[in-house]
Amino acid sequence: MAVTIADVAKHAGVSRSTVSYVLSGNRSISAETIARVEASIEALEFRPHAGARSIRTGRTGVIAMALPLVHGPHNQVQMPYVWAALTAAQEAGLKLLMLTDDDGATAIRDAVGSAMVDGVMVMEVQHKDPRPKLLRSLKCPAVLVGTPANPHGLPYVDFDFVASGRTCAEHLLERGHTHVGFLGQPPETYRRGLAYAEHARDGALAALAEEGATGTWTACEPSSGGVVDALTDLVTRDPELTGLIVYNERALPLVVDRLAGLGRADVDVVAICPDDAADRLARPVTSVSLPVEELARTAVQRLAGVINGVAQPSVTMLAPILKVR
Amino acid sequence: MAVTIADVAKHAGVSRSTVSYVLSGNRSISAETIARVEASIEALEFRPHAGARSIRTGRTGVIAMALPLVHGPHNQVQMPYVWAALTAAQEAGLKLLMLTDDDGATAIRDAVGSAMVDGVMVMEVQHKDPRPKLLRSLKCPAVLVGTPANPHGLPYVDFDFVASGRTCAEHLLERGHTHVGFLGQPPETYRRGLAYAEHARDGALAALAEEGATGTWTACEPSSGGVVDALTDLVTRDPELTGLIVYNERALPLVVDRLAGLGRADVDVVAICPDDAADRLARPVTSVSLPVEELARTAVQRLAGVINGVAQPSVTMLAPILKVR
DNA sequence: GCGCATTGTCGAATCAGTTCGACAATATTG
DNA sequence: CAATATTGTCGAACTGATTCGACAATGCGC
Repeated sequence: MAVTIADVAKHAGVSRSTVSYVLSGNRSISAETIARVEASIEALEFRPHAGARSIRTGRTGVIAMALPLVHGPHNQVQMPYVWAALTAAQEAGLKLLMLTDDDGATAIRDAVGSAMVDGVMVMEVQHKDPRPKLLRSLKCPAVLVGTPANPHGLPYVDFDFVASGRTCAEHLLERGHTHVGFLGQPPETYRRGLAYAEHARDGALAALAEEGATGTWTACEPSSGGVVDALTDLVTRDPELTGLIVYNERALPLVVDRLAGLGRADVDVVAICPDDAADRLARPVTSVSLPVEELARTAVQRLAGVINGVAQPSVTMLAPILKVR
Repeated sequence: MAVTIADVAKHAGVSRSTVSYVLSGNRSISAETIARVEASIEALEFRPHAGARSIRTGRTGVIAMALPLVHGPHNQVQMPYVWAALTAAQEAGLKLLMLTDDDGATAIRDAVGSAMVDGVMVMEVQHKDPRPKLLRSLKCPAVLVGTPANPHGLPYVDFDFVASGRTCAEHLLERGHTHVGFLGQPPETYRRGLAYAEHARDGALAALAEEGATGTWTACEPSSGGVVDALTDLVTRDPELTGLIVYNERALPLVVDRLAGLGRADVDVVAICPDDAADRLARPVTSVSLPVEELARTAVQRLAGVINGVAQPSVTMLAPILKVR
């Protein structure tokens, strides 16, 4: 059927092992033979059978990206991660297998158990997440994206959300604001206890408190109504409010719009959001952006490192980037 | 290292082949033996090595999802597809390998050539797309999502965008509107000649023209400024405009908001967008939704069919769903 | 109770690679 | 120039599964 290493060997007039050594470079081969074999490989369009190869080498060149099974609009957020991971994996010479955690473990256990993947990148790791433990027990190279309560010895990579909040607050403080609001994620997010949302908020509020400024916060649904409610809430509780930190990508355009509508275009807004979201607004806004691509790239590199047996830093917190607009 | 079929055989006191037959059911085995072998599999947590298996069966149980390499905000759109495909694949007992088309072919050629995947699902197929031809020549089971100029004998699945536009127009016509606007995708999309954008628009305009109604269209950037420009453009060109079709998910909230701001909340809006986008607005809006999940599920099922040698319909156009709000 | 068809199990071949040990054919050294 | 080291290649064993052919051990009819 498909062209095998035996076909190449015959075509080049050498043995199968020689072809293999040309491919892997694990033994010295004369330049002449190398050229002849490579020509045959080219001519026959030979590609080694991944399964056959993996059986001896124990390597597949595939890593898994384990996404938690979350339905609903929350989905939207994750595509940039997927993209970044995909390109990062490609650059590292790895293919990417997507897994969802139906019941929290089966998909991972299957893929790792049947040796389909060399390692697992666990996305959206929550505070109490069963997956780190599972991967530890499977003795499978793994990297966590997010901050778990107990990483079980697995390296993890995350944004420094505390620093993000802190950076926003410090920026506003520097500009002389002493009454600052924090408009956060939807209530649901805080209800689920997602650590990053709390970290960003607490970082901001802590920085404000340290300088004796007033910090007021609220959650916010990313809808017109939700934004109106949130803004009303904030200015009611702190009528002197002149600075606003927004950590809610979808609500951001509505916030900017609504502030203008309320005649409060003077309010100094800093957002925590991707660059393009802050750029695409009616009034561009200073923002702290989270280095999504760097996160994914770092995670992939860490994983590649673990797979190759190179010791990796156990924690990597990526600094936010302040972009003044 | 890992537990193999030989370990299971020894543990159960049978030969390797017997274990294999228990696994595959390809030969009758006594109930007693089956029970004993299954107990051993359970006890040892045996999972057959995917590579070793694929080498004999020629099957991997993995399908590839080939995404085109498009950077920038356009990304956002695709996550729902990924999710739907992921769950659909899981339901079909398949794993999903993600590929990007760096130079249009390498990734696909690699994955297929090295027998990592049983088939390929090609996403966002454009009018002139090199990938159908490539897959045809690789003789690899494949399904296209989107409508190519020449499918090269590969089955394809797509939304019926013409019908979507038409459905919107007909809905507004039924409600007595004779002056209808069409607010479409960003200019960039039309410039790139993406067929779906044109189909939706043309379907709407054709339906309007058939009934002698006035149809005016414009592209639209999904930003506050862009929306204002687009709306101004439309009402300038057709001052009697009372109905509006919006095919621009990201602009939609801004459009609804802005119409209210302009005192034109009376304008009858129909959107082409996912259900939740239309639902989450200040004023819920009647919409035609595209069955994203059904698309992905259908594509996966078609692909599974092709892989198993079952003849598949060559074209599947999924009907839009009108949801009156 | 004997021949015949079933049924259940096993040994061995096979798949497409990698890798170890052996062994010529050269190259280097004393 | 002989002894040793190096280089390049090959044959064979091995990886972890599947599957074919062989072959006992039963069940059945006569």
